[in-house]
Amino acid sequence: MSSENPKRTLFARFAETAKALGHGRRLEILELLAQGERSVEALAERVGLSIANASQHLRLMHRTGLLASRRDGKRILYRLNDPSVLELTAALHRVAERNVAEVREVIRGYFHERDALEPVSRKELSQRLRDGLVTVLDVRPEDEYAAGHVPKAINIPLRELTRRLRQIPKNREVVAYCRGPYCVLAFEAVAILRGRGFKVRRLEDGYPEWKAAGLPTD
Amino acid sequence: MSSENPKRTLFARFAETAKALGHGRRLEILELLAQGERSVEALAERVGLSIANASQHLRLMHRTGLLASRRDGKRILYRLNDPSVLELTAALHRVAERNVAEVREVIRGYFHERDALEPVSRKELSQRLRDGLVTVLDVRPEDEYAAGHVPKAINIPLRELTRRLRQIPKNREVVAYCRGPYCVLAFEAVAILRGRGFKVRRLEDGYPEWKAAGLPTD
DNA sequence: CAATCATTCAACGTAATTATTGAATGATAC
DNA sequence: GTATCATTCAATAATTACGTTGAATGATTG
Repeated sequence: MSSENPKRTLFARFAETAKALGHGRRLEILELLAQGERSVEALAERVGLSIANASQHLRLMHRTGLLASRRDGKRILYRLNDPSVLELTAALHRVAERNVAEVREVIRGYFHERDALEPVSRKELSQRLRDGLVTVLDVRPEDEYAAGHVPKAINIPLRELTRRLRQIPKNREVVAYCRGPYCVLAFEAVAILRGRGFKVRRLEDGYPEWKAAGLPTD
Repeated sequence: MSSENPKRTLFARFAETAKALGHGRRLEILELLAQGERSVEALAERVGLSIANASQHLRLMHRTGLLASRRDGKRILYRLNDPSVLELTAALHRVAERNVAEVREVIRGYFHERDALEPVSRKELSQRLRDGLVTVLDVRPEDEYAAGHVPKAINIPLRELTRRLRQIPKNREVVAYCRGPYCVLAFEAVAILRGRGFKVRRLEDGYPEWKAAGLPTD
């Protein structure tokens, strides 16, 4: 298969890896796997794919270097192969945000309008955490919280938020986060909680970026 | 076209940009454009595509945010849209180098065997340039040299190298470079010159990375 | 203003990608 | 050792991507 021209061979392999990123649902799977490893069935359910179809996508990303997998009992758990995969998706996001008109519009029109106040930077949050001045709220589903979260964060999945308001202190500042820059859970949590009088802001990006920055996790 | 779900819309656009990277010849075009802007015809000739086919690839990369273009006389010159595009291709290379077995093999087997000695880092070269202790040799084609090069570098395209050996001083150290980490021109130049008794090493990566690092250019 | 020329478009056949379906693995668990 | 279950494979049909050909565009140049 490998041509006599080594550069052609390399670029053909690079192209295969890039192609593996070239599908919206696969990018959603990568966002989920950035939270932690997951089974085929769990990914299929959360992304809205049939199990066979999800398995196809996963094996393709496995072949091209994006994912690794291991067996745990009867399930097979997939995970991001390497921190460099997270850097690659981040670089892709940056290019599109800067250079694709529709992306800029959606981000301005949808994500920014929902967060008039400045998001909290990772650095600021990690300082305030040390001082114990802030409540951190993780609004991802329980299993993602269980796979790792910001220290001392409390987990209230967005769907349960209105039912569990009493668990959130009203007198302290709250910082909510979820999966990453394009995850809407934290945006919606901020909107809901502000409507009920809470003092709440959103963390920039999400848990994978927190972890990738080398900050402590539980 | 944009769905009611903003995240799906975003990820669909991200996927289109990723797909634009998913073709070996397009990656070669991006490597050439990292040297500087070029016309459709020049790119087609150098990559070995028909003009119509090259135009298709270029327009696709333009649509998806990778390229920009401008008119100059009767030609249209394409260029990388943004430094973030270079970061994206670099991130792609990193993922494949770390996680794709065949890529690791080709790099070890072909690129490393040809350069037993350590390559010169950008920092080291820029220091030695200040001291005037080193001759820098640019072995890319003339037009790429003309679009920008390392300060004081002399340009001898690889094909002319054996004919123009007398232009290279024998008593000083020579550092050769070309387009980037997968460009074989500098490797071959080092091999040829060492065979003739020159004291020559290779610069890490190539001109685009030198420029992207903020180092001076002519 | 007509001719030129680089680039783009349109149409075509071929190949690759995608989602679905149902069967086949193959390791676990009883 | 057999049944179970999550995952993968194989085959299909629909869609999309690819390269070639030849015509069209459209700005420049004389």
